[in-house]
Amino acid sequence: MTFTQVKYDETSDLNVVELKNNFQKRKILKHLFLYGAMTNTDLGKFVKLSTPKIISLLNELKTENLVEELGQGTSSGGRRPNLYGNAEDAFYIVGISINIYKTSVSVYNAKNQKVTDDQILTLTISHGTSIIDPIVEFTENIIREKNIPRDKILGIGIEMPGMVDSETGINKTYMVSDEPVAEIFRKKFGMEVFIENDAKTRAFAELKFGLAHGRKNVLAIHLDWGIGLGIIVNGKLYKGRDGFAGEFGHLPMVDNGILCKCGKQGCLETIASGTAIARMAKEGMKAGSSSFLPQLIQDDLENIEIRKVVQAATMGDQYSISILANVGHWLGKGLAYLIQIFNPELIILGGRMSEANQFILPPIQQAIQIFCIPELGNAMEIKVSELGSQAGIQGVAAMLLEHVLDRQ
Amino acid sequence: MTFTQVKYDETSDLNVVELKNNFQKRKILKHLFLYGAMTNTDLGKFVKLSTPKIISLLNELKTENLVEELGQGTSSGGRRPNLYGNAEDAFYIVGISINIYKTSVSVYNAKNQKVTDDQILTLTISHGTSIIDPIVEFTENIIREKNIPRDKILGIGIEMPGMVDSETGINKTYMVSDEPVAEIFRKKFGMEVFIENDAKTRAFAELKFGLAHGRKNVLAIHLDWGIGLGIIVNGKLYKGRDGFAGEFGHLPMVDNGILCKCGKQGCLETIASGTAIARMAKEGMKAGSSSFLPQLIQDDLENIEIRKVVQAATMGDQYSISILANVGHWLGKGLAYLIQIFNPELIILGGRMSEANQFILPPIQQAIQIFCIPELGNAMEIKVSELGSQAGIQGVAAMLLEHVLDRQ
DNA sequence: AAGAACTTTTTAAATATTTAATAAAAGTAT
DNA sequence: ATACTTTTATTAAATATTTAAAAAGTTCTT
Repeated sequence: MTFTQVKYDETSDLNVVELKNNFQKRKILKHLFLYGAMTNTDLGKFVKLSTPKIISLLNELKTENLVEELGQGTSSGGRRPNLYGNAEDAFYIVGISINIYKTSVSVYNAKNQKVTDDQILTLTISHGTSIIDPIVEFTENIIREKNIPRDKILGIGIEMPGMVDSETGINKTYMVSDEPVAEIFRKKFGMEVFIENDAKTRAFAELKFGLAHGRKNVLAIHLDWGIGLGIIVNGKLYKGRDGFAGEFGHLPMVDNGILCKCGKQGCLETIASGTAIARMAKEGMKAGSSSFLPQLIQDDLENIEIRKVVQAATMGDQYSISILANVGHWLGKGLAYLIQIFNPELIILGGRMSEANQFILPPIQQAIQIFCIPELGNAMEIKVSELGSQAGIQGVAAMLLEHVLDRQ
Repeated sequence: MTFTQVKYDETSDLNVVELKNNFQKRKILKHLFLYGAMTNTDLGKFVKLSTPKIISLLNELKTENLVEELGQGTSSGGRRPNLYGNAEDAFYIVGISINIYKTSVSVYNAKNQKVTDDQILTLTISHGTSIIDPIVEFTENIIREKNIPRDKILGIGIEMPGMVDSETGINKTYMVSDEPVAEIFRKKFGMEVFIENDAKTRAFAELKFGLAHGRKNVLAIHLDWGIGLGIIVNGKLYKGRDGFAGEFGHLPMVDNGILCKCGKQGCLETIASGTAIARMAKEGMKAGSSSFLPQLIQDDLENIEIRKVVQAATMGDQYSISILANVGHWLGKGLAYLIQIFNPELIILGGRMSEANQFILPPIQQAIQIFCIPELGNAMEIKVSELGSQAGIQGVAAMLLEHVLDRQ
């Protein structure tokens, strides 16, 4: 199934695409999207321009219906500043989050407000491209139902697991095809598409909206079925030569260990990921070691999931607790490597497994003490992400915005 | 022994210090120092200004005797461009390289030419500050003998091993004192002092003058008595929160391994550094395993050094070869960690141990194949540094220049 | 309630920088 | 050798941006 490509209506109102030759205005729109309504002075800190210049740019943006005046801010004894914000309908961004077992779609307006309800499609990602068409159709339906004007959509950002090169639009792990997967989406949607690895989009979300905001050197661990790492250095997301930086889950940790799906043995992911937890839980149940787990999963081994193990641990199940402690130990040892290499100020734990906090944080801390030079281990904090389930989709939407507005 | 602090003579000729309020001119001087004589157009690529503007800045610099016209460059069918370069005596930079067992001092002019002969002081670095005064005296003598005008010295850059925080001027490993070591030097010299860790200064030298020039994502390994790592990400040297990033030598590699001087067991440095080579060579000789080493060191175990082991290996000494192969294996495993985390385009091996290339490179490559995801291991090259023994001192001099000219 | 103090916005003048046009110098083709 | 093309340098005009001063709008103080 394909969709016709929509050309921009040349007689329509001014839209954000026409700003392509004005870097300063695009920068203002970007900051108003990311950080909400601001005063002239606040904007000056980002765009490094004088007050008269910014005002004149804002006035132009106002006449183009891209920016609105939103009343006045507070003052500590002086004239109150005007507040400026993006017009809701200045533009829209579509964010798609492809997970292993489900895909969700959200549309954001220029105020970074979600304009759609939770839209979830149950689909299992695979090596091939079979899930592309259902995702395109699902997304097009949402755009149509919500009456989002196509010519105001800046583009579509898609986060997904796997080894993603956002420059070439290729995922080496999933949705592999002769043509780059981003290009396939781009043709089907008839608009700009940007793909990125999920651990990186979440790190980016932390940088813009979360605990890493305003920080320079942060590591964001994404604990899900696999183990991902987003690296923030000098205040920017680091991608590496091909976009594959952060393969933390495949650090070799155990000599002659379990075979990993990457082909090597004893990767961190084989002993400290969601997948590893499920494996250990199954092994334990077969050996009769767990008292609560069998009930919680109704004796169906396929129901095993991180959440169930955490639930059993919370109920006091010794075996589940020991699984999580073990996972924490290995994660901590892995983090010790990262801390010594990066000397970060902050490590953020996010993803499904961060629900197991109370069980994995203490062994993580302990392993760091064992394996880290004290000057480095102590200079750093570990925090659990405060961004909710929308983190990935928010992150990839913001990345798309930068991708579109920053270029040239 | 102390030296009087010299105040800048307010009636002297214009000097570079007076450029503090002209960022553009400082940027031009910096580029002419780092990359030599250039045309107007070449400079435009760096400083992002129009031709008329650059010409006017260059003319100002010429009247201030900081820049000279150096004839004309070549053209492919048009008017020949003028070449501009720094005046030799526009400014000077002093570089000091403190190694474990010796310290060397060089003075560079504004053309990045060394204006001193090799000046080496045999001193062993220690936890205390006892070597500071001899170094200051030695350096002051050189400045005096070579008649370097003090008011034209931009400052003194000092590279040293250890955990160095260049922001605060503290070394946590050597020359520890209540007052930051950089501050002590600054007071004694009466001029700007900048200190940095040796692995980082060498990585910086590679970035500006060596194999990493123009590259974005490079790791520079410094193999000496210890193992250092300089990280270049997004085309910039990465230092981490406190400047301690790159503690590669203290990654835990062997469970319950040999005690490291950092207090932990089984660090990479205990099995793959110059110190480790010396230890293994001694052990082997005590056990009678080496046939050539004893002759080469004249039966004095204290003479053991990387170079001797390499020499024995070159002569065919089996035991020495096996030591180096072992070192290569562990280094390769360590590099596999780094490759998966950074997805670098290039790894540069430098330092004393890179003389052992032919013996350590093959096992390094092999270990990378074993421990790395192929997409990452294959996308990257390993090269041996082509910068000579001056690398560190050139790097720290260039860092001082940036430190002084970039600020504000 | 009036004025002082403070902050932001507006305006106008001053400055900085670029663009575009022209001139100059060199190489290439006829 | 002369004309043409290419590249760089110079100049002048146009544009962009900032600075500084004035005006406007709030809060605080008395």
